[in-house]
Amino acid sequence: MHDVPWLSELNRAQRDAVTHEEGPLLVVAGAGTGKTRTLAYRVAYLVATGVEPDRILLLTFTRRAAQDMLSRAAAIAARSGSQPHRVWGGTFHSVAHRLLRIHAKVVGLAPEFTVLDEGDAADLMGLARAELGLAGGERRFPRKRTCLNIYSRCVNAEENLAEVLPQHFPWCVDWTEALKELFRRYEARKQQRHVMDFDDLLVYWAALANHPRVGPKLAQRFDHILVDEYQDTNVVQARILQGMRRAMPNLMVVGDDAQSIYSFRAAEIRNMLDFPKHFPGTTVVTLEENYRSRMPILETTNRLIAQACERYTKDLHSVRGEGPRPRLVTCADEPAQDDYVVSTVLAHFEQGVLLRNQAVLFRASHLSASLEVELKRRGIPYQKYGGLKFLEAAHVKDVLALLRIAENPRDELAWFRVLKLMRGIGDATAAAALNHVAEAGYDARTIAAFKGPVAARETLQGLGTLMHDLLSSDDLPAVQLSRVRAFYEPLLAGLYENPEARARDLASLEQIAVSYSTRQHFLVELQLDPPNSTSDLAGPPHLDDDWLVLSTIHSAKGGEWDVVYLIHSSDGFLPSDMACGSSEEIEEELRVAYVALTRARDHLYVLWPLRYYYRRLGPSHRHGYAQRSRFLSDAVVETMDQETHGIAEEGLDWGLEEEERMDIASRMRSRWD
DNA sequence: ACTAATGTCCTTTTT
DNA sequence: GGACATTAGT
Repeated sequence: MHDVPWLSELNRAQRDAVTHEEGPLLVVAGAGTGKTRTLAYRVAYLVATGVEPDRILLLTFTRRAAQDMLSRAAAIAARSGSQPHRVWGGTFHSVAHRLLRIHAKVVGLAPEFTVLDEGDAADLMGLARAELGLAGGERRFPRKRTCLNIYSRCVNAEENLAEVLPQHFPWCVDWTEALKELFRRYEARKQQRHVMDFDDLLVYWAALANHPRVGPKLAQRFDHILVDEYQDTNVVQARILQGMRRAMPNLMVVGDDAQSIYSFRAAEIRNMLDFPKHFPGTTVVTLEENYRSRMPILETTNRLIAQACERYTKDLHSVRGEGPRPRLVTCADEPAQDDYVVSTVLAHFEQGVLLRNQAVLFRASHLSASLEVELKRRGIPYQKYGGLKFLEAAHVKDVLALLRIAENPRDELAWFRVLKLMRGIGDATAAAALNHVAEAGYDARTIAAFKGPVAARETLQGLGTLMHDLLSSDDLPAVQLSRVRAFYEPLLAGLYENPEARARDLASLEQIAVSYSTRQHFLVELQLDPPNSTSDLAGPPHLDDDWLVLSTIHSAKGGEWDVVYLIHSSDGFLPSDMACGSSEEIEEELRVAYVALTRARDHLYVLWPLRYYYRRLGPSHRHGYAQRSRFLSDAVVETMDQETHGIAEEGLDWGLEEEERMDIASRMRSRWD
């Protein structure tokens, strides 16, 4: 072990992981046990012991996680005089992209390929679907999003369509042959048009890494590979690592099987459990001391996760000691829940807890809608993470499509989107226009000469001029974007409801563009690492700004807050009734709940509204009663303080009756499962 | 033949 | 509010 002074800041197990010398290392890190810290120190340690920073590869789940870890590593390493800048860090997808730009030729890619985000990929699927005439018929063909999900599951899990359909999409089994045809066409289309979807990035990297001649060279590029959130990687990612590590055994993966919540995206927990088999000679280090939550919170979360059938990590113990017990709050209805959250947030704020050290978590993005209205009404600033679809807003996609045409004029999706903005141009005319450009050797400028409908002539001219301007200079992306805006913003009023607000979005998009030096970079980064909160749009926030955090549980992974509120903890939302098809799915929902509760440091509030109002149902059924989440079993609730909010005495009895009814319901379910 | 407008059903989590 | 199918309108 090298003598580095700051090693004493770690506990025994963390130090073992950080100073591990050679060979594969699996770190099983429970929630709050200093996983990020361990990775950051590991990077710093490697650099301090003489490893070249650019020969270290750090793979994380989000780009933000990589940046956080690397800046922490930099701060640590600076104390012993080294600088770990130039470490390769990022998501599997962004690193794949970086490598594929370099090695495009080997895997038969056109160097100017563009990347499709999920929406684009679905649109391309829709295009192929329409071409094959799969729309009509007595039974409805699966929608384009479903088709893409099926495709993606096959690719990421490396399973055949014939296995995937019955298991995950049983209602689509009748379409097996048509789907095969569709996927063939989808893939051909991508190749013709020089575009890649997210899955391709991984698949091509895996191919590159396992190529007999190029693979070993690529592997030698890195002395050390470190992977965070290993429980949420899929089999393609595991194959990438195997290819990248054949003769080079230095690989460290960190994960927690109790926090595996991405199997819907084909994440494979076996990756982690079988790691020692895949990489012989693995050293296993387990981190069990929790530095985040106070003891009563851990008592609750330990009992919660104890309900899991499959479990490998042990109970966590807190080094932070006693504190208040978590509170289970039964609210009369959603407004009561909002009211409780807002007043409790303010009460903690009065006692000195900043808003940004408090977070409201929920299972699905739309579940915060009513709370958001209430926060706006009471003038409380907030940032919402997850579920935000800035890049999916129509006007943003329009503008990016214009840039993408300039980047890759074969990108038919971009063309279609732009052309159909114009009056009098629909599918047929757009196809004709695209054909016109194709015949001119894909010179985007020739669109000006296309004889479209009279109503669109002028705009087509303008588009031609715009393309001329974009292609004949090498302006910075921000300048190009301002040209695009000059062309596009006049069209806004005729296209959408609130043109002013949309124009403001585009102005902030231009702000984002300022930090990029090439158009390609800007486009790709935006797709692979989209801004995931509204704050990312307005640039770095002021130091004195403070806001409440709202987040989906999935986006909250890795985060921690002094005070955490989990709202809508009722059956149907947590577990989501969309995910109650199999016992595996329900078990994953339990882990989702576990991730939510383990985010809390000092105070934890679990809330659920007793009564929901439904707008859709007729006048006779304007509301329905919810049941407490099945995960909040008696054993779990024993560890919490219970209270009610906005419920009259007779309402309390209702709550008890509902609990009894829940038991009957689950007994019924067990007959079918 | 093609585009634009209307109607109906569904709505998880994300690189 | 979006996806998709159907119908009305040019």
